[in-house]
Amino acid sequence: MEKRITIQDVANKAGTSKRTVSRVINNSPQVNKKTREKILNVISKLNYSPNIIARSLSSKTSKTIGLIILDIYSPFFSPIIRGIESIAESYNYSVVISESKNSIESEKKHLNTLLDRMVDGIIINPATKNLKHIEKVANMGVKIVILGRPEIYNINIDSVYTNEFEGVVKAIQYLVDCGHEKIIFINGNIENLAVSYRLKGYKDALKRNDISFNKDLVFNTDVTIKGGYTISDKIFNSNQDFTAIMCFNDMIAMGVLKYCNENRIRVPEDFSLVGFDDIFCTSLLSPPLTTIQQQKTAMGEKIAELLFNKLNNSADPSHIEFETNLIIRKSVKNIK
Amino acid sequence: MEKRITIQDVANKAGTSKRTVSRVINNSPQVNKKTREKILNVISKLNYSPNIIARSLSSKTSKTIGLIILDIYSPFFSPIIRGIESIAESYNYSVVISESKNSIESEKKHLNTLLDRMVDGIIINPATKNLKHIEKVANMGVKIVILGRPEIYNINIDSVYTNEFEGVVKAIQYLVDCGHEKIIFINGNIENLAVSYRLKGYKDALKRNDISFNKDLVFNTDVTIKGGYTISDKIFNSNQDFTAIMCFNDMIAMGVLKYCNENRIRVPEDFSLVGFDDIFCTSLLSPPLTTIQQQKTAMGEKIAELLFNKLNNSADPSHIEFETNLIIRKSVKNIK
DNA sequence: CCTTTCAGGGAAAAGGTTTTACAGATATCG
DNA sequence: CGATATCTGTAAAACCTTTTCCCTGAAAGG
Repeated sequence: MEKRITIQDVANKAGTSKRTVSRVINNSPQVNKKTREKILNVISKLNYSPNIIARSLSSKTSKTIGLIILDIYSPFFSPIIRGIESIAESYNYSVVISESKNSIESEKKHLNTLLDRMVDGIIINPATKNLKHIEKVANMGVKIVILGRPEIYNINIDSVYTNEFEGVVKAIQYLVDCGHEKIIFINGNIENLAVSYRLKGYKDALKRNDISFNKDLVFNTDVTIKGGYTISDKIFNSNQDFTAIMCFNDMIAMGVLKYCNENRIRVPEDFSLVGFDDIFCTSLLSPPLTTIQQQKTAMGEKIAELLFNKLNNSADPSHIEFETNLIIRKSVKNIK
Repeated sequence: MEKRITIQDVANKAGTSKRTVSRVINNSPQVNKKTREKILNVISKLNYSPNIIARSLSSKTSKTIGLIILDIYSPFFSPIIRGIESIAESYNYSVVISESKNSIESEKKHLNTLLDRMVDGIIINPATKNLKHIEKVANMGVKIVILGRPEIYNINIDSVYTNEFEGVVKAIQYLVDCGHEKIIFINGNIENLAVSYRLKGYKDALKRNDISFNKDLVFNTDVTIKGGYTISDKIFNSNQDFTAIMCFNDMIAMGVLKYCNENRIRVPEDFSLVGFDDIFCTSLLSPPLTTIQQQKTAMGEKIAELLFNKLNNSADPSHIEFETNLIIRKSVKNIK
């Protein structure tokens, strides 16, 4: 078991003092070129790198950010995570990822763990509309950025989110343009704002087209393939009359597709289907899924950049909205 | 900005000494019930929790494990990550995830970062066969577990891996049983052992069936959808005669499918296709993909458990092999 | 009354770095 | 040459917890 190399070892070997080594490590300007080079040389020769833990304790900055997301399994988050990791890496930060699984209790627990770890900042995709516990943490001086739309624009909390309302409007408008009027909306049964905004988009789009809202056409289920599958069973065994289904997300749509494949229901011949998110495999489904694209990687990068800006003490909180794109594939039939 | 609550604050408020509070926090036996309760009470009242950073520095254990994977974007890793996170959470450990993107340099860099963070253990999915740098770290006393098959069974390094050889054998045997003899194998162009074991499985299965190996039927590409797509272009524009394609993984197979969809090549009518991994959406592709299933979540859980066993000083290194399952769907045609 | 055991405290070191406050040294400039 | 600027070193505190060693009291047991 080898002994750790410390700043003292470097100082000894370089024939200087700890103090000067520290100056070099932290890029202090007042150290002359030769000394700096000598020390840098020794550092690379000894393969020294500062103990981040000790440094964190001393400087009160851990070079770590925390990420709390709803579901690590969902392919929706993968590009976002990647975007965040890539920016973090460029700042020499590490990312601790935790999963709240839509549970507020779990979210609170992870939040506390991250605080104990003295993370410098937190990116959180809240499990609920109520952000009191998050605000509280923000007020303790921890930098927080929210992935998703905060209900009230709190002065302390930046956010990055998709204009989900318009996203659903685009989808419904497209369906209407294709002649659909009896459109089922399968919503997610989670607690956050995405759910209400997407439902609102659905209602609003109908209204714009003078189609009356029928609450029997709205269903709720888990935002998973399984959720989509089970709710399909319910839908297709009810006597609902409909020509199209709009889903809260692609996972649900995939569950619907799965059910249809197994039960010889044809898409889009028997009904049209639209998803939301444009996760990575939607273009390869049977049929390729028409969906609303979110700018996932860009959002991940942006939210991380926002956080690092904040860490560098900059500016006012921003609330950055990303637009969606309607991706037309093969799951919608024109029935006009 | 509030001041952090320290162990001293708790001691003051409880009217005891730091020493005793520390004993309570760390579950030392020699503290009587009443005192313990009083202290616990104060702790919850002040909402105190020990500073993990300070604790790490002092105790040299950070309650953190590091995870280095090839590709955070790949749905193959999502269930593995989830398995690892769930076990880690049950041990009150955090996980730092980093992505090597198949680059050894990046892998080394992340390894060093994790060491600086004093992680207690590391789970790594190596980017290369050569594990010298990993062995070195293991010899420094950091517990390491490898996701994947280490070439040489090093006494210090535990591993969890899939029997990839037999997996490919199963796939090829199935193809042969369906009458296929001219089988293309699209391998991954990465450096780790999976590549050689899968190729070996391909060769061996052919041999068992008295089919001679033709190196022109082996292609290499990135293990991504894009990789599968571009290699397809090459394959279908060559004059190769074949009736089936076996892919290194599902991502490549999905790329092949994408190419076929766009170019009106029908699967399995025009040729049969088999993937590897059974990532989450394969059952919903067009056509549903016949593939070799890996036990991803179970592997994630097992590898984390192995690591925690090691952290608790137990036992000899283990090398745990997981078997695969052939999942028959619709992408293979019987041409007998 | 003596010994043992138990509960808890006091003081300090250890972990490795940053930072503060000075002081000393060397080089530069006028 | 004296003044100034630039560089480097010393010493120590601070970050917060764990842990070691030893001590004090009190209670219990004989």
